[in-house]
Amino acid sequence: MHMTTAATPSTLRRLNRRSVIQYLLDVPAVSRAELAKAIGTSPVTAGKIVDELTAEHVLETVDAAPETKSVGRPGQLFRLDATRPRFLAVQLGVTHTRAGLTTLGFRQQDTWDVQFDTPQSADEWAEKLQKTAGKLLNAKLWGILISTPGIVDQNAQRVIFSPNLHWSEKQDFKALLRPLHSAPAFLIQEIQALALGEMVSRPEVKDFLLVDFSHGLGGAAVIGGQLLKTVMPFNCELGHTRVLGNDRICGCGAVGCVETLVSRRGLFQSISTGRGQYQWEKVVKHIQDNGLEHWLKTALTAAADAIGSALNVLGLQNVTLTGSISDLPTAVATYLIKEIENATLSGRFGTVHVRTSPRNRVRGLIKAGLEAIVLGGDLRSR
Amino acid sequence: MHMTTAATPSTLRRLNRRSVIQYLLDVPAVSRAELAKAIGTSPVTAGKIVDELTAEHVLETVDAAPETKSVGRPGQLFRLDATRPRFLAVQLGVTHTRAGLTTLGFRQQDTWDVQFDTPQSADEWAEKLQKTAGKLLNAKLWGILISTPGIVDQNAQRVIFSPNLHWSEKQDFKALLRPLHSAPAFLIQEIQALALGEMVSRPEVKDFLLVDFSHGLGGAAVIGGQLLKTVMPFNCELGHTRVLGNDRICGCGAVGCVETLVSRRGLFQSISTGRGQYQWEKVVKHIQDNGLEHWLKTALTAAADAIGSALNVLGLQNVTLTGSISDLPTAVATYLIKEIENATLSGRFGTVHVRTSPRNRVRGLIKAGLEAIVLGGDLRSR
DNA sequence: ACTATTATTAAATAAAGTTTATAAATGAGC
DNA sequence: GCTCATTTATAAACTTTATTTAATAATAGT
Repeated sequence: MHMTTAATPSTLRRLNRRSVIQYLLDVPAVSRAELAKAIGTSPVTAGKIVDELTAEHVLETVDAAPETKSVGRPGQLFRLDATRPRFLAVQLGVTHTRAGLTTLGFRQQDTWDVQFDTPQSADEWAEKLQKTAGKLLNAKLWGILISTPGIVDQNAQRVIFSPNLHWSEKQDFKALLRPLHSAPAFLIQEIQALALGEMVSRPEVKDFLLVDFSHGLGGAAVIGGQLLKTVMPFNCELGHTRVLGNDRICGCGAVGCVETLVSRRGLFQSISTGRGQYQWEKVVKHIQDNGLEHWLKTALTAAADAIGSALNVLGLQNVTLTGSISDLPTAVATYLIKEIENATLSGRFGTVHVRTSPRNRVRGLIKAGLEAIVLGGDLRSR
Repeated sequence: MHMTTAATPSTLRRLNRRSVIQYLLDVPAVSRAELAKAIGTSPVTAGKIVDELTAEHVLETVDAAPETKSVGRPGQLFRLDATRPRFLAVQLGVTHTRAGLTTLGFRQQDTWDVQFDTPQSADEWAEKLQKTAGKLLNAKLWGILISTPGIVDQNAQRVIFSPNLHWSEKQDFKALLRPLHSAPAFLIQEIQALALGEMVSRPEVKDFLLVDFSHGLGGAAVIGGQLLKTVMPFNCELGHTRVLGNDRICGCGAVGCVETLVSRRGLFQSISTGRGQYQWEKVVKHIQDNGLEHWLKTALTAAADAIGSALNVLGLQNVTLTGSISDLPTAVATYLIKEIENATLSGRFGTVHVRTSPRNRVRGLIKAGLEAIVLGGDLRSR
């Protein structure tokens, strides 16, 4: 009956603890009794798990009274701890890196404490991160969560391939960041983090494809409330679908990838008749001024085909678009959405819903971090 | 300590029982001790589960001695019961229907006891099935497993859409077959059954896309040893990818689907300059005589593109081709395989493996049946 | 016949769940 | 303000299932 420091709970308990945490990722706060119904255990068990997780500071009590005006004893509400910083969330971006402390219960839009230009080598990067974010770290942190672009092998915790950030390939980030903090570092593929973020910010939608426009064109699928995890180090590779008649050379080494048309630099290349340094603002300005020119329509249609074929294969009807497409005039997204609807056959048996949405990278990282660190390991008999 | 008739085991026990059954779907026979290592429980627990399942006649002992020549007491081997017929496996095909009794431990190639032409209505079908297979049924059966083409909603146990077998749409097969037998009927989408069959006959391959050529072009993906189950009533829709320049009308209502080129009837249409009744044998003969004509190459390339894009999206590198492609000269499959390898980008990070394989429909149905009936329900806390 | 090895069974123990009963907190009705 | 119904929380007893440990059984090789 004494406080065990770190006794691994049995499989069944782990399963139930996971249910609790996942439920609380979706819902702001919950009472023991409500939780019991939600996860399908007896109130006693639910109560015990809540007590355990509260003792571990994974949950915390909510002072505010429950909002529902009903008879009976009101339940004590609990939520994921939103007081103690537990993770350092890091966005390793192609052009810049951001980092910020975050709690388990964070429910806002992305915020970052520090930012710097991403340097050209791993050591410089670690050093800059140390210099800027080092003072944020404290002994209570549970992990450093790194969102990275490219093709990531989540099992091996390695970046396999990253055309825009070659130095990250094969890096051992855990070792690289060990000097910063004793807490373990975790790599999470950027688009997958965004998909997880979309999951927690729209828990009612259990099946969707997230498509992010940025330096590439990435996708990640959520099916039945589960992120689709392929064993090969790809997710839903959308960016490298070949487009007929496109002879641009892609960072991946191939020719004609759709990514070379709709990525930020791809769009810039399309508008820049003269020379001129890459500037995303110029792209935005040009499209604002010139509207949907033919080249842009072609690029969007190609992207829509890639997305539509992914929808067909995965049997999905919901698409969330994030990233740089939101910077462009709404006519661009509107055109793309129409083209996606045309490109899929799902529409025959229902409606394809496409929407744009802000990125929820931090919340996605937290969800991944909770999975990896708090719940940990696979669930076998114990 | 007395024999409970049908007490539902707890979640943990269900989990472990499932591990045992799934292990024995992969492996012909196993001893208690070996099983304990395989499923990760103590030998005691593994032994108890084996005893339980044997008492329920899910497992049976194997008389033959273990083949391994090692010192020490050899273990008693167990396998899935291959003595008592437990399922009536039914293949509801577009042109004909087949049915046969099968045990849980069946490990051979597909065999069927009865066969008849699929009639034009549900009632006639049930009647014919009763007439031909009725005498096979006995009280000990656990279920009737029906493999159906088209788009199947496995949760609702309904065929949503079946262009070649319209009468099956919306049918309540459970009710339709109630007069035949008290055991429950289960619908399993045909391609998914084949994918499950491929899983059990090649347990070492945990990730692949199964593509079946028949009256349509269907796909089903297995990722990490799990059949990909989409919530929308599609699986990997390959057949209805639109092909530029193809103006054939598809059974699905759209124009230009790749299925209209590579389905049996599609191929027939391509060779039949004159009129003439559809006959698959004529297609085979024509291609044997004329080899890879231009129209055929075009059709195969279109199919390869659809398959390749599915591989990209799903991050798969293994493809198994089944069905009518095996009837054609090997040059056809060879050409298709080469085209698939060209169409995917997975090849960049490894090799794409494509192979043809005979269908394992019955074993796939058994695997699905075991999941649905013996293991049953979802695994929540109990 | 003896030994080493592996397999199985039995008993004791621990973990985690459920059911049942009771206590606590609140709104509603009087 | 008091009582009652309703809901939530917790305590106690019991059940299921797994584990550990020890004892026993079976076999191959010496």
